[in-house]
Amino acid sequence: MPNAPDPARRSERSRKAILDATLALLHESGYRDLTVEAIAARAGVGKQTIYRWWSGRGAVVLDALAEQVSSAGPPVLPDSGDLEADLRAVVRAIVAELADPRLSATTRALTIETLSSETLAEQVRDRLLRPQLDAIKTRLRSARQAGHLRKEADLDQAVELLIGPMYHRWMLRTGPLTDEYADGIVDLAMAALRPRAA
Amino acid sequence: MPNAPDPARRSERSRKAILDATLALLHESGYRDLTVEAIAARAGVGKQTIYRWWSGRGAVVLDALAEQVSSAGPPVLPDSGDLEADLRAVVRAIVAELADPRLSATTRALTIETLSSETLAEQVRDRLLRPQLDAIKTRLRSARQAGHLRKEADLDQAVELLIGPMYHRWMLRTGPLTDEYADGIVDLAMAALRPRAA
Amino acid sequence: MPNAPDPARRSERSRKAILDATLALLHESGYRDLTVEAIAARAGVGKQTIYRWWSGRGAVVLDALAEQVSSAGPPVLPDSGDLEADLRAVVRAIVAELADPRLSATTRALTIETLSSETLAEQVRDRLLRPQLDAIKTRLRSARQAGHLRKEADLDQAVELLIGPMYHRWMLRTGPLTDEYADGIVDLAMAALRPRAA
Amino acid sequence: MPNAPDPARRSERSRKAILDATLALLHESGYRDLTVEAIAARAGVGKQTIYRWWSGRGAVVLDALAEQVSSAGPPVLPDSGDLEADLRAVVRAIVAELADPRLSATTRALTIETLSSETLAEQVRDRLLRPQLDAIKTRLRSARQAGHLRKEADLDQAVELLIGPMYHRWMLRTGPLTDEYADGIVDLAMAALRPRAA
DNA sequence: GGCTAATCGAGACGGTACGTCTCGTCTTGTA
DNA sequence: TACAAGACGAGACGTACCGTCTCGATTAGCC
Repeated sequence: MPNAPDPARRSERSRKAILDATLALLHESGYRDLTVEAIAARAGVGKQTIYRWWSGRGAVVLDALAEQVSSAGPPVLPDSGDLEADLRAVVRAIVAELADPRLSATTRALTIETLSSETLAEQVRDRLLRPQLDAIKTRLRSARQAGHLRKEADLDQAVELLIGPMYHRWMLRTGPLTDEYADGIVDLAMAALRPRAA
Repeated sequence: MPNAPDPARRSERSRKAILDATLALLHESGYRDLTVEAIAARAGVGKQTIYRWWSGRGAVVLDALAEQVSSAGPPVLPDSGDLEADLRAVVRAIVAELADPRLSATTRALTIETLSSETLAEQVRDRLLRPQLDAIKTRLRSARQAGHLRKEADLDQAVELLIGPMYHRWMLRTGPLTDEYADGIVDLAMAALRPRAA
Repeated sequence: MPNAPDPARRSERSRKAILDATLALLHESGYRDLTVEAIAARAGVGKQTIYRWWSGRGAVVLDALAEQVSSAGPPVLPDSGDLEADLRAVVRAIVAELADPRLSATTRALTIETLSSETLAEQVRDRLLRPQLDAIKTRLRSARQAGHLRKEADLDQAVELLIGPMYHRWMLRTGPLTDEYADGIVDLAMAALRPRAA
Repeated sequence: MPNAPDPARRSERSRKAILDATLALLHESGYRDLTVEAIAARAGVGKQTIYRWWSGRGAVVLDALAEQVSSAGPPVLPDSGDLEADLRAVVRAIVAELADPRLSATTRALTIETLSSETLAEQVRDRLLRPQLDAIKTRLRSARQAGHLRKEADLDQAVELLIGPMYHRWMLRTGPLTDEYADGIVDLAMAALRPRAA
């Protein structure tokens, strides 16, 4: 019988050490060279302690990143009243992160996990991405109420309209990831979403 | 000296067997369980024969999929004169493919490769994706000339506007992939790209 | 400080359970599969309770067997006056035990311990084997006094002459372990030990 | 299918390295600390290469020792015509080896294997011990023909009479292992085996 | 049509990491 | 504080593949 371990007795110190080691190794050597063995060694932890609480490398990475994100508190977009300016800011920020090979390495890793495991995909979506998307969605909702967006606009689709093209270009390297590009996206999205009789 | 092998003496039978085995295994067990060893065994081929002609698993998969795609000939979009209808058709087709887990397994494999190796990413982009994107781009160019699109529209960005949101939703499973969704994308894109004083 | 545990507070119930479980597992699955973990589980005891009072598996097994043996009281050989007959009886009995795979499993276990740890070897020798050897020695001493053995015979060596060949054959399976074999040993030993001018 | 490996393609260099490493580690750290992992590392060999050709640690050790023994050629006892002197020499030699903790470590390892696995026991007996025992047996046979032994003496039993007590004393450390002890054994054995009307 | 050199199938090799197992210690309530 | 329970650090286990390296046994293109 592989009896389930008792979470109440879990060592917080080990949990912390494992997630810290994971992030450290991720930054130092990238996802490709990240092994469970290396994490255990770096964390000063037995491998079994990792396998006891996680299903594998992917799950550990997810938790490590989720912890990192959630420690920053829920993301909120500024609401200056000027929707276009606010979106420009956030889209420029995301594009900048994707353009930085160092920062986007993590995103790359996560995306691979997302494509490889359905369960991890859910987790990534809900714990890492959703908060960011929701922040944008909230800003758009307020804009819609203020009449800066068509009343009938589907906010989820609107968010994807902003985010999707960016990720696509990033993944396939089909073009530069610059501020100009970011602004272009916002222009297009605004053109699509602005009330018709502007 | 590891003298380069002589392509003239390459066994076409082995090349075929390897690519076929790769596609078969990809469909049967997915990308995760696809190993060079398994390909060799399935193809009735020595491992060295694979490493002699390809740099590794990724390269083989790429070739296998490229062969599959190119055998269908270059994709062309219909040009009925009605841009919106034509786009609806193609976007619906792509959405349908992504919604089918069997068909999208291939895309999944490719996307992983794209994320894993810069050199493979280039190949994937140029040999597999570009033709599809170019087909759409060509249709959009003809529409722009016909005055159905803003004169100043950036066609690359326009293509990404159509494609990006779809892939994003597919990867993250953030929503349903239906005809209605496809139509919604086209609506938004048209709203963004249509000449202002329509 | 790893303060020594207080034997006064030791749980007799646990001690008993551990030794019983050890014997039970030894009979059921053999020495190879006998782990401290299994003993603890079977005895309904924490592993620490074992390690608190014993140095490891070997020590527990030793204690378990010693308890088993000592509960039977000190062994005594019959003294019928006919030395050869008495020896035949005891040697046949030992040979029979060694021939039975079930019974000799325990001896096997002990012998391994003996070979693995000097301290355990001492214990095994003194607590388990010595009583048996001494019983034979006592019988031989009485025979020597009765003039049935050479006066100058070294009794320890005499005991080994009886016991050693048997164990050797048992360990190496170099021949059958039968009553005839037992009798042959006694014949040889008697030939060696009988007063010359018989 | 775990197809059997092809012995014809076996690397003699690896085989040698593995057996050498095994002997070296055995002498340095003893059987207890001997792991397959350590052997592989020391031999500069992949673990799989060990598992490909041997069933586990025991089998490797056996082969290593067998190689060591067989490289010395088949053992032959001198036949000076004086049986007692010849036996004294060989028994003293064996006792000396058992008395040396360094040399007897090997014997200890083998004996443990013998006790742990029936299949290994057979191998140990036939490949390592039998040659030694047979050498003694041969000497005894020639002595019997020369009339120095009882005609009806069972040679196997005679060999065990010489060897058994020694091993017993060695295993259980029930007494000193000295030349005097060796001579005592020979005396006893001769007394048992000499023709009656000597 | 025979020669010869490279490719082929096969698979053994030195490695790395896997995920599991067991060890002996440490930790956490309970009595 | 001894106990039952079991998580922990450690590290060996035996397996799966990696990419490289021999092996004969086909091939192919040049004589």
